[in-house]
Amino acid sequence: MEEVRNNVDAAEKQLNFIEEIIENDLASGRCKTVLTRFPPEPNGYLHIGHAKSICLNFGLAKKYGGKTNIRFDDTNPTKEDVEYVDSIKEDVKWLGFEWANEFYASDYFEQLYEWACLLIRKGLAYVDDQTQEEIRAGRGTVSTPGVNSPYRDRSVEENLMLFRQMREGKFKEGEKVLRAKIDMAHPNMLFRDPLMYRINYSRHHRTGNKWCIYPMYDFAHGQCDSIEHITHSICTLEFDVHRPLYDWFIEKLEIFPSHQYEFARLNLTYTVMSKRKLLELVRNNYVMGWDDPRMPTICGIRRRGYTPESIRLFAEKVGVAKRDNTIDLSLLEWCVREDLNKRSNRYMAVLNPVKLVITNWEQGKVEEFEAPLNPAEPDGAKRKVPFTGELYIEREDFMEEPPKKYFRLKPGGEVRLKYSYIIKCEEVIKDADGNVTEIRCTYDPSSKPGAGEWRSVKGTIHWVSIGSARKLEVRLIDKLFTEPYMDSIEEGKDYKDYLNPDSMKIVSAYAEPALMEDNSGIAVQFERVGYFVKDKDSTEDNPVFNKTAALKDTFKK
RNA sequence: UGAGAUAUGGUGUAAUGGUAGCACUACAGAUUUUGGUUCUGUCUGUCAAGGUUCGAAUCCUUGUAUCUCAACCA
Repeated sequence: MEEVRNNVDAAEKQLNFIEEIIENDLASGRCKTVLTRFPPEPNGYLHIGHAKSICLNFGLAKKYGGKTNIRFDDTNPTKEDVEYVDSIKEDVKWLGFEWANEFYASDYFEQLYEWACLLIRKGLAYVDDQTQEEIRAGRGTVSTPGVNSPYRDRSVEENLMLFRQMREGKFKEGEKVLRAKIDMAHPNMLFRDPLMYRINYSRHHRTGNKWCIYPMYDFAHGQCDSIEHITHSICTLEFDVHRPLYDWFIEKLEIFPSHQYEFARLNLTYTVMSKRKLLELVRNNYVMGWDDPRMPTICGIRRRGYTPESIRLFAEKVGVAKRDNTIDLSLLEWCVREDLNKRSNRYMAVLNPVKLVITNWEQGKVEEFEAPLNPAEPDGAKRKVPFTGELYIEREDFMEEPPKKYFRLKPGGEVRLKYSYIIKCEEVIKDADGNVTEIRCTYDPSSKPGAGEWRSVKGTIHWVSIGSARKLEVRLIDKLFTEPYMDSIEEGKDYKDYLNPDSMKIVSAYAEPALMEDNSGIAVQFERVGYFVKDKDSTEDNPVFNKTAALKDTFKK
């Protein structure tokens, strides 16, 4: 007991590097409270990688008594849509988090415009007439410096006027941009006069046609953080090189000093995480949609039967650090089993049936057994399981020529039918091709549960009574890809060459009738098979179940 | 080849000059009306080479490897 508590204490003391920063900031008085933000661009669906970021941002604020805003980074109208805004909000809520405020970068467009004018007046920004190609060429390369734009030395008045005309719609897209005036030879490419504004006449999902100039990420994100007084702006590693620029704008504008911190984004084996690739999977109909149960999207994972608790557990287990990582899919699977094992109701279902007849069973007799919905609570809720002389059992639970350590049914062998009698295999009937079509057994009446002395046999198998079985459509979900490290696939190969053809198999299955009355709202466990969840495509006549996770199979031949 | 970041078992993540720990995976055993769960145990690690020190994953030096940056994307 003492030891256990010490271990817990030790675990609680382990801070990730951002928690250390926060504790230092709180202790030194750099900030009094913690305010974080989750800042998605509404241009796609959230995935498990975002879930890590959500859990981090909201979790950190919660841990230190602070708050978290949700802010949509909607500075590029050509890619964004309200559809995505809605799905993102739904996903964050589903994960179990509440934001203090819902903001949009577009809420701040007027302020951002003013700040751009301020920078022009300070001689730190100018309107550039160069084409996109000229700007790119002028930027130089990582190892060679760029050259100044011929428009770099326009007067403040001219810049102010041109920028106002940009806003007024006097120019075509691409004709002019606003750039910060920094250093075209700077070793950090981002400092070679980064673009601040570009012209775009697309209709914005919130501001409509009010604006035709939009701030770039670098001229929006830090300032938005600053306006909201975000204390800890947490983002992924690839924004590392942006931090000096983030700080530069805040310094020149003399506004609230938010600080940016970077952590390594999540990668998962057998999975792709880029929005572009996920979109392609959807567009090419390799999957049924964004919420296909094979997708790493939050809505896909939800449809797959993963619980918010399991995702949060996963986020906690993967940790937070700055080194690139690829997490084993087995950790995610462990997390969902860990959660579901405690809470899910049990039912018996046979996915690959073979008929079993009990020859000494009285014709037409039906006996009903009671079984706990969750064996961890033997005194908890029960379900009724009807038993008759004609059953389905799993084809893999019978072997005519079994290996030595096979515990299940074999010719002349005995096995317990879960929650029911012990049976003995007497005869095997096969068709012309040698396939087993029926197994004939006798049952031991004295082995009835609850009646008389308990007799143990080595194997216990699940079953359903044919007369009362419910037919189901079951989707067996497996890895989307065959290759664990999708980020480093061979050159010349497309990631699509590694799609797993068996990622979703649809089979007919039979389940005990009580399954249809389950209203737990989470995935159920099919005993000895795995976790399954009722799909949204399900109807009364055609119940559809998706496989959430397999049970650990420790049987070795 | 410019700048920045990062290197701890198969995968992640701790240890901030003092016993390299934890989790997942794998393997072995015990328990079990699920070959599940639970419990116990085992295997495997400090990028390399020097240096400082009684003592280095940690500090110093020099290398090496990986990632990011040259969108009017975020």
